Amino acid sequence: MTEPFYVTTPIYYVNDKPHIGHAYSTVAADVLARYARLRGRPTRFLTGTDEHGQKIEEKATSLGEAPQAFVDRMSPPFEEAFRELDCSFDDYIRTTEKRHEEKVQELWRILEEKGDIYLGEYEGWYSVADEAFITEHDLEQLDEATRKQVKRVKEESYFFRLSAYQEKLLAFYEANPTFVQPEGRFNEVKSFVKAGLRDLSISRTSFRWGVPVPGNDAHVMYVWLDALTNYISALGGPAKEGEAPLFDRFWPPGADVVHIVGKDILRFHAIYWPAFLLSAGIEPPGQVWAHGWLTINGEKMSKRLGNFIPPGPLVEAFGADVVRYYLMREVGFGQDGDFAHANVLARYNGELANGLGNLLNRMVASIVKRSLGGVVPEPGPEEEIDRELVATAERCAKQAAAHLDAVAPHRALDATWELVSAANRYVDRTEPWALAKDEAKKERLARVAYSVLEALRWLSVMIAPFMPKKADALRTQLGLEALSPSEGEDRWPASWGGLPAGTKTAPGTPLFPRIDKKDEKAILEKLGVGAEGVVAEGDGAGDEGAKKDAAGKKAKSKKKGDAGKKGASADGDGYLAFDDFLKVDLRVGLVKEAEAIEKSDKLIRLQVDLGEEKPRQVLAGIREHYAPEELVGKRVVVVANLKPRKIFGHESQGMVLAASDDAHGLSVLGMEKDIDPGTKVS
RNA sequence: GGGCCCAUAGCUCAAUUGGUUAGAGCCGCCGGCUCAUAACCGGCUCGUUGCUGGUUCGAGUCCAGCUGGGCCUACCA
Repeated sequence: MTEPFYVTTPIYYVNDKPHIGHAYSTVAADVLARYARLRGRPTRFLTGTDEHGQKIEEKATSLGEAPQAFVDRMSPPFEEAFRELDCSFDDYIRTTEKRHEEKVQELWRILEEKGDIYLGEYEGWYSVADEAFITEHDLEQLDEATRKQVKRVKEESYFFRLSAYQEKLLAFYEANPTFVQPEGRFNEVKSFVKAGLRDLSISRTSFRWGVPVPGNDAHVMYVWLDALTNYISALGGPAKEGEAPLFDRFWPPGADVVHIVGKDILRFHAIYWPAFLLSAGIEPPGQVWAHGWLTINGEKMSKRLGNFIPPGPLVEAFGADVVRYYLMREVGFGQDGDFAHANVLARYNGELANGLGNLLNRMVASIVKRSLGGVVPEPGPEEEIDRELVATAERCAKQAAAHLDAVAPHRALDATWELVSAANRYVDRTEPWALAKDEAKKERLARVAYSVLEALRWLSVMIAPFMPKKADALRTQLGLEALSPSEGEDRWPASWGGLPAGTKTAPGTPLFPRIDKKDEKAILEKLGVGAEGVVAEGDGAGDEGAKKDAAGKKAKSKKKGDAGKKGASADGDGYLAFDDFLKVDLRVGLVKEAEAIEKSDKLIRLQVDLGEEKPRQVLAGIREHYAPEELVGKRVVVVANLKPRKIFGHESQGMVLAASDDAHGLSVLGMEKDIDPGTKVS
């Protein structure tokens, strides 16, 4: 495959410091880039930072800094973090760079020439946090922190005629059935487009920190038009013919482009971006890959929890390669996953140290060193078992490549470790230590050792996209040069026997020294992970290590437990255990306020005093039977430990009990006496 | 409310698109080996494939309904 390959990460908004989520996207892109280079493809890998927008302007101002000074300070830590993780980006673009701003303006002019930009007026709510205009309805859904940053605005705005692209986009999707991955996300995109597209406001007058609109300095560009353009501005395009070699080479047609994005920004990449490009007469990218979210030890990353993990300390504790390996191995690409420290350690010891590291060590530092003078032997005749190992290696290498081609890094590692395991098995079966004791079996020993060394050589290439340093360290021990991919040369292992006999091996320290219990504790403490996050042993305690798992399992096992009980009840039981009943926290509630939810026929929003600090907001679908006024002052029974849930955009923190039949309609459960709010019902 | 996706062993996931007895890794238990990083290898336990029906010679896979979960979206398909 020689088609040029261009892979990008999102450009990261410099409002935050780099965390493991940023690392994840960038490492994934890096794995693809390194793999493409190994295959000899011309490869371009871009990452960078997004630096414009109102949020940046306000934050800088609040710190008494100029926006430019602020972003100049905030951007480098991202670049450093990615370098620490050995991400091999060819370019690092910042949207405040001149080369970018010029290209954005150029794109604007093209869209304008095509008649897809017009000046209009926007009136409505604007969310500073989201840098977007929002509807009345959106407003109600926002959390408190965000809502504080919402402003009523009425301003002149330029619009992009997105509405004109609905059919064109759908046709484009039809013609490019793998444009968005995973497939489920593509369906979401399609149904969003089918629902109808409104013209997109693409300029602002309310702040200054952005790329000025050509010909109208009162406006700066909408941050997404600005940001998305980075993918081509970094290639020097769009440009006149012959003027931008990178663009000509790495943008379609003729090049394969993959945008790696988080699922949160999929819409911008899968709808707005191709629409802009279609308007400009530029071919859209080949694929937008939306990956999932990482939780940390089962918990959502959030500012509130303050559990953003910066990659630095992890790299320090485990090394970049191990962090990369874990991120790519643990999480099915495209799915949500969990970064659990205990699992890092489990995979490290189980797969890296015991699996691959030990294979290398037992062969190079022991058998070859002691019995073969530390030199790759001239292999003797091949036997059936040797041929089997070759066949396995060929199959695994092929599969790993296919999985990487399909952007399934976790599966590629799966296939790779199948070879690790086969090689360990081969060593056990052929017993080179026994062969070494018998002079007559020297030739056989040579073949066995050679087979394993060659398998290790293959592995050194197969792990290289994921663990570049370890790949080279492995090769060093085999007496081989570091990998140095070059365009047009496919280095992916395909033919057996490439390791030259006579090569001097260089046994060194174990590739992945085992981390024992004591070290584990020290590492986790240093990383500030609580002891409960430690346990890697699978005696059930390990489950608690990952809290999400614990929660998930709880729900799951409960479900199963219930099913089991139902099974039992089929025998005529049918009773609820008293303990189970106690799980339901029923409380007396006093209705303080009640108001109908406008857009709903059924829902009433209640503020119910449960004897807590603040009344709870509870939604009840009883409007057909009660007017809001008649509920105020009533005592009701509330299920107080129901999981909060959003209904119609309003959070409901409980449930009001009621019963209904055809004859009487619906009746809310009340109290005959004025029991204090908050009293437990039992 | 509408839509999309999902549900397989204690955990993480497979199952060649409807085809033999539903597999692998981790964990656990037992055994073997000893070159190796308390590593490695072998074996074993655990499944009504969420539930109920249907189509079929044959269903984890297709269809309908239900339950549970995730996501998208909003009075609109």
